[in-house]
Amino acid sequence: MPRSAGAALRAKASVFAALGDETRLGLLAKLTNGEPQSISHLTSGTRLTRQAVTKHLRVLQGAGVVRANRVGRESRFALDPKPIVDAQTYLEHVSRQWDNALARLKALVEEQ
Amino acid sequence: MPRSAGAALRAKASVFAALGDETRLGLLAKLTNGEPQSISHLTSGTRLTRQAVTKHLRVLQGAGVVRANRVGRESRFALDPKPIVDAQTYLEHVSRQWDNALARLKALVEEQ
DNA sequence: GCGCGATGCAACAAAACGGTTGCACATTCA
DNA sequence: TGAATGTGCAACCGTTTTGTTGCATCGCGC
Repeated sequence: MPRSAGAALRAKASVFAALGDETRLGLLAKLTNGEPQSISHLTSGTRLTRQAVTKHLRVLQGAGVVRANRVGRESRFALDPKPIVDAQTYLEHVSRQWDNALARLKALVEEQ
Repeated sequence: MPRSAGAALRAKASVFAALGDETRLGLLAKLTNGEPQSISHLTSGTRLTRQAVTKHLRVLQGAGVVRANRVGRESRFALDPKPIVDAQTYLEHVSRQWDNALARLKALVEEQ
């Protein structure tokens, strides 16, 4: 079932917004090694409180970029590449549209 | 001269943050037709004030996604695809790293 | 059972965001 | 010149974000 255009735009925006923070980009980088990691482990190396990191992870999770899995007393976060690939595809689409538009404008000028 | 890693990360984050808003994604879409457009023109079609749109454009400009050019009494904004392509490349890099990591982990498991 | 390590939840504060309004200024054009 | 159009700047406001602290809870291992 296709989401409405507005909802799709909102989803894209939420993914970009989730990526629009240095701390969260850092967390993302840590998670690209494929291993699910606990909050405490992700907190080590930052200057932030565990709670602050938790909040950032919730943001990433809300955008679907990350998934949580409770194992024993710790909750492990792992990356979900799907929304990232979607975002990448969207940016590709934008730049391609831009190129096409420029080509059309160029042709329009030369034709006169 | 290469920027420090911190600065590079900050620049990426600012681009993603600029894209992390529905209104700004809408403005971006309007600008993909290649034509530089005035603030008033970009404002028409939205439910926002010209000032609100102006602020959004400044955010996009701050991230380098958009460039302004004053012509007569109006200032025309045009898209600059460079940071967008960079962001796309970065996302591609992230998902590729993820794939490689998964492949390594899989190989590690099967080898035992 | 106890202590420790990892979380979750709630309250709070400072700062950033997204928008609006009001006003001044520059340009265009009749 | 004067009206209308397009901007820029600044103040102000309510909401969201970012981060902290304190406390309660749950799971693990001795």
